[in-house]
Amino acid sequence: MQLESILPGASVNLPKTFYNLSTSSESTSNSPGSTQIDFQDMDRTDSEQSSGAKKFLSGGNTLMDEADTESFTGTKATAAAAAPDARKTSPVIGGDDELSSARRYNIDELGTDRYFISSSQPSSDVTNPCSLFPYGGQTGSVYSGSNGSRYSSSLHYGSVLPPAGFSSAVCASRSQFGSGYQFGQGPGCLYPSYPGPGSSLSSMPIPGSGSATRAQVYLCNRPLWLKFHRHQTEMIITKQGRRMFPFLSFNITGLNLTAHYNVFVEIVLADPNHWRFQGGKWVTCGKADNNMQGNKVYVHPESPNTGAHWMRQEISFGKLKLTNNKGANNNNTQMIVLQSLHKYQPRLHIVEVTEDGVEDMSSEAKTQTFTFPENQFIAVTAYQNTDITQLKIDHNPFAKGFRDNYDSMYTAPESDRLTPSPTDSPRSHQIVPGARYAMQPFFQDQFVNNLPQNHRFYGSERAVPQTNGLLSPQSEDSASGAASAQRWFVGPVQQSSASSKLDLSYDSEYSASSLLPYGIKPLPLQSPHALGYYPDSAFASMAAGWSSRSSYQRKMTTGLPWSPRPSPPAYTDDLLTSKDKLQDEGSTSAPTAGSTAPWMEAPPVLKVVDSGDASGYAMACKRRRVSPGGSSTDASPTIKCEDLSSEEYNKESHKAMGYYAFYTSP
DNA sequence: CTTTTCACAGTCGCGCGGATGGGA
DNA sequence: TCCCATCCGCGCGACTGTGAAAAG
Repeated sequence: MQLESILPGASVNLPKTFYNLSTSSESTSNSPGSTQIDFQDMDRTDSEQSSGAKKFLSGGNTLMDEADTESFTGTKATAAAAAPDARKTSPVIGGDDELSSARRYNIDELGTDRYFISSSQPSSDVTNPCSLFPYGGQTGSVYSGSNGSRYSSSLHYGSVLPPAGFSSAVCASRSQFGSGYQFGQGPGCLYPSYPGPGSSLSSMPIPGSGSATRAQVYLCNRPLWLKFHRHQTEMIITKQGRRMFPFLSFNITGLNLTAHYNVFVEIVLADPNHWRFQGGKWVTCGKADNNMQGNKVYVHPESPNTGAHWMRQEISFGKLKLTNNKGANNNNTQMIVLQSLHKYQPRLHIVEVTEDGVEDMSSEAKTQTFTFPENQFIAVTAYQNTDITQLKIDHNPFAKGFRDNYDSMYTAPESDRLTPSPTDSPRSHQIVPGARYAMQPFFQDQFVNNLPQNHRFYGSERAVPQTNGLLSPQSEDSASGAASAQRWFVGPVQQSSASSKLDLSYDSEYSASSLLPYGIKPLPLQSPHALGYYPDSAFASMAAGWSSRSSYQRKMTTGLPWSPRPSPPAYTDDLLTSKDKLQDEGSTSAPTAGSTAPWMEAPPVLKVVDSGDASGYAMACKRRRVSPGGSSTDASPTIKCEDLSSEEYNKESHKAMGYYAFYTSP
């Protein structure tokens, strides 16, 4: 199939023949020009990981420079010291014999510090809100069934690249999954993503040099992905197509500025199992259907485009839709066809092409594949785990209508809030009372609950003035010095791009607005930045709201109470990831949730539900999970935590409800 | 009993068109 | 008075999870 066929506007349906490549061929033959990079070895211990990471960082295929390496180790130490119990306290879904499940949570426990972003890197890198892609992990495994849905077989390169060569890692060793199932990568398949002298911007290819380079991919909104991943992410699939949430969003570096690339996402089976939600957890149930037909690829609408373009801003796949309708893709919308109750792994492909969109065969290493294990999800037609449902409701702006406690959540004093929603976790200060009207779009979805925590909206606390709007200078550089302020305002990629068109990146703009008191009109947001869940509208409307909706200003001045908080330190990325992890794990003091009841953390003592009452639990677990504010307790009469006092319930409900399933072992 | 489908209500952004105000 | 820009309200469509019904 010609590559043009997957370009925007063209059908991405693939001939059936491309799906029938044999597993063996697919998993063993490798294109010399292809690169597949996955995160693996996630089961390794911290020390092993650190070692592996260091090993990965050093040697012939150095991924980071020495400074980066040092920072990496330092980051790890920080993270490990801050959250020493992360592993043992993390929930586990499924039995130990469930490879994928166990691995999944190892990812959660270890992933944060592994996604190292060097604080010593140029500020541009430091500010990157995304997860630094390269690290020595293991769970990037992708089930390579007979169906193939691997890039090589499912995509269009059958006529261009050697069959199966595209998708396979360069390593020869393959781990087996079950009988006859092969992962695309094994522990030994770690492929240095960047053989150059470093991964920082300094190592960017010279424009027009034409030399093939190894790209680095940062998973943006990774904290949000991790949140979902802890509970085993579920993605709704419908006949008409359902958007992913969280959606895939990446930052890419290391591309040739002038070369043209196609960027697309492929979603492949993550394991050979059919899954079902039973007893409050996901368990395997038979073999997966490998013969599922349908499109598995979503080409970014801006493909093809130059490396400079891809590196200029985040690459968002927010409009990617998932469907179970094999006859989908008849319209203009690209949809990926999945099968319910199967586990999938999204993968990002970057393929260098000629200017007219045809793959450039002039040199090797034109194709690169990136896999983030936390992007794994189980496709469902209806949510099974209420924790996932609640996370979706609390994070997805389109589900705002289901936030029963929406009002109190945003307007009530923290002390009066009845809402220990996920966003009310220690990090929930991103949602600041009073910001509801002023910056509502910013404090939602991935903006709110992800970016702020990590980087971009870390400034959310600053963005919403603590004291009548004017940002305390202390907040800017109290922790990390003057450089920190800039780090928060300018994304690494944008900054690095000489031709950056993001003069007003949303970072900087938002920061600018954060410096303004309420009612002061900020600069209009014009960035086409793809950071937001709905980047096209959120910022524009926000700007419009600020500029024109006086009612918002009036509402803002009603003196909605909130507790002034000290401005957060300017985190470096490594610190942020640690911070994020800590907060997620509830290791930090939480002014709202209480030091003993962080939302995301729950000690095993929370085991309340009788483990033997699996069906009862399942019922409770599947019941609608109303946001625990207001009448939520009434709506959840059978939840075990109902006996808690209101306050206790508010503190405990989420974690309890969320973790009952995970601590049912005797 | 499990899984899928569908209608529904809620939120939001966008576009359209009328109202308003300033300048020529 | 006319033209233009801006503001504002309204309706529509997109999108979400819910919950009941249908299907297997």
